[in-house]
Amino acid sequence: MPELPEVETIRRGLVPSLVGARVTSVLVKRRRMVKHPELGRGFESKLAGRKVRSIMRRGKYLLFVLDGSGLLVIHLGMSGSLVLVGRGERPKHERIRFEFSGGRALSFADVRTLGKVIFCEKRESPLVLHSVWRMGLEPIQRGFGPRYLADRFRDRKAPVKSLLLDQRVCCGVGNIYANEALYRAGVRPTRAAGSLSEPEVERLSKALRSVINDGIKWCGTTLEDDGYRLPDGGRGKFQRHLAVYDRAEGKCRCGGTVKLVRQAGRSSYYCPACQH
DNA sequence: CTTGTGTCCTGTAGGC
DNA sequence: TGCCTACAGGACACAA
Repeated sequence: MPELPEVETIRRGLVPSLVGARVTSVLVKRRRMVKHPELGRGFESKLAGRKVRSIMRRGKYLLFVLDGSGLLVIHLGMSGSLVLVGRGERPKHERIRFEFSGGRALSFADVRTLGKVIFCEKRESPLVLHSVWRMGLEPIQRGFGPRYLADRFRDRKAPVKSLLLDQRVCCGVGNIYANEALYRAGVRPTRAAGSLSEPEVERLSKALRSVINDGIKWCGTTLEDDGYRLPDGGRGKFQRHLAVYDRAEGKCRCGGTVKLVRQAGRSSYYCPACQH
């Protein structure tokens, strides 16, 4: 669920309430989701008493910069959500709860429990956050462009869709936005990345940027019966602008029919008439 | 290095 | 009704 636009929307929603607030206590209901250090022991006590200095984002990761050079890292996995709640509120599938000064709490709910939280000191971060540091550029970052993409695609035989999902290539891109970007670029997801022409790479580069920016503009994608919520409980609106995702056998804008193929265990949607 | 597959989880939808 | 399978916004370990 949460890809770059969703995580960015969550970040923006949390900043006004949490920056400057102090963690009073932490309740871990699903220990497995705490990744560091040793089985997460000491996680709660290391957080308690710390103040949030800023909230940053890298790809799909949220980084809470805390007092005393502490870093709280949250990844929402497939089904995680972060909602600001009052004292008594217990969202469904709540796994970890951060109580803050002022009586508010940040509730991390996650049906499938594939999300994770990590605490580390800033100086340990290169080691602990290994995968975070080796991620590539985000489509909305300076330096991301046709040249960057072409360099990554050169001589690669893997389907272009797989590379878009590779965080070392397109940081923050997930299944929904990968499908939508390929649609906007007119490129089939099954094409070998290295076979794209220059104009195709150019279009794909632009499409990635625009689709991610639109996703942010519309506060992310909340499919029906979906877990993704804004921190205030609201829903995203980008689902209204999806051209192909989740539309198998549905009508494309061109009048053709949207097709579904499975690639590496993920669904890819495309219009055979618009994408080549 | 590259590429594809299976696995981690829980919940739900659809077929029979 | 119930039982079974397939699948779901992600990432990672592993095999070839």
